[in-house]
Amino acid sequence: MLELAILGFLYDAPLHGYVLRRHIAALTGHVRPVAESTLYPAIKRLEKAGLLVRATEPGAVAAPRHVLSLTEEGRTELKRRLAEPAQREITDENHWFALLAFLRHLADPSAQAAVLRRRLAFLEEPASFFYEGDRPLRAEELDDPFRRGVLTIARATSRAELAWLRDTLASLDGVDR
Amino acid sequence: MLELAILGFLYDAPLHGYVLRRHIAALTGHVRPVAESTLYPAIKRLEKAGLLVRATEPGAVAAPRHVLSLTEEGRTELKRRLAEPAQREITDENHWFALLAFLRHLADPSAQAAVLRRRLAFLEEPASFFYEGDRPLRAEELDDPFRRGVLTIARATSRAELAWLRDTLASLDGVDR
DNA sequence: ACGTTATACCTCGACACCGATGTATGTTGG
DNA sequence: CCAACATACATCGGTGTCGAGGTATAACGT
Repeated sequence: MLELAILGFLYDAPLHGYVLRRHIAALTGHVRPVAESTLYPAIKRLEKAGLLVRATEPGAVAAPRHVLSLTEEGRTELKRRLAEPAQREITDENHWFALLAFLRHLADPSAQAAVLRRRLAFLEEPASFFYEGDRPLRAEELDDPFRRGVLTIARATSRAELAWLRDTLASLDGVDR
Repeated sequence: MLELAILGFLYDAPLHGYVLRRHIAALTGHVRPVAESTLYPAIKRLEKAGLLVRATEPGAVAAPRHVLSLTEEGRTELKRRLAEPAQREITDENHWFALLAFLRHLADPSAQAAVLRRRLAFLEEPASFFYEGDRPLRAEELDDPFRRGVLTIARATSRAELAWLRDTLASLDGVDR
């Protein structure tokens, strides 16, 4: 997820680590803050893998900056990760939102639609958080107000997302023809 | 999050690891599966910390079972974790849902309400995923349909959750008087 | 007789992540 | 004049998580 965000932001323009960090904080920081000690090793990993290169520049304000830019492999890898996300990226809302934030970089509308359809399939299979044996329980069947809240909120999210997915898929399919 | 779920399920009744695993899979597995190699060490950690004890029973079907039950410290610790969640548990929906699933174990309505109010405060502060400088962008201002989706879905979730929070807080406060 | 599946638990190595801490520079406020 | 803060990057130890693999028993189908 972090690596995806790094690749995603650098796809638009070269950035140095400090600015990158602020971008990532804006994207996911209110939900799941990213520590510096996570970001810098992640940058090194991607650099070592040949997905990005760094150019040292004298710091505009303070210490020298390492301006990061994607290599051709980095651009390819981002598109690969967007086009073929692991199941976790589809099911976990945090990961999914990060993926959506950069899905436009996957230029092909039918490839974008294929990814959305995977999420659609996930949302359409009947699942709950609470079960009676194998039967998923509905909000109305729960006494616990907190568990009822979980289902109420999840249902509202699911409805909004299904509507958006169907809308967006329709307009993406329209582009093809 | 995993430890909370273990403590939460065991609070109701002693369980052995295999059943516990199925409970956890039902609760969060469709979003974020938990590997066995994560669960068993977690159980050991909690055992070592004196929060649970195990009793070996001949297996009903196959190999012998380790039936786990909470100690008094375990019960206290669960309540502590429910009453004083880290900020991450409040902001990350996955963690928050797991907490809500067991919040009923925190018997005191005003303690429950205090936790809900922390979530309320988080949801009420203006935050977005996308910014222009410091200004949070609204869905309508985005060209990117995928980023617009993120905001649309987040807004629907937020609305549903705010409504539920206010309802539930009202009825919890009613209990007090 | 044998392979498969389900039950039931466990270890190990690899690795991502975090908090604490460190280094260095330039700007701002008292 | 100096502390505080923002910029800018980095390391380190501890720990949680995962995938792969292992052990053992019992039921079921063929």
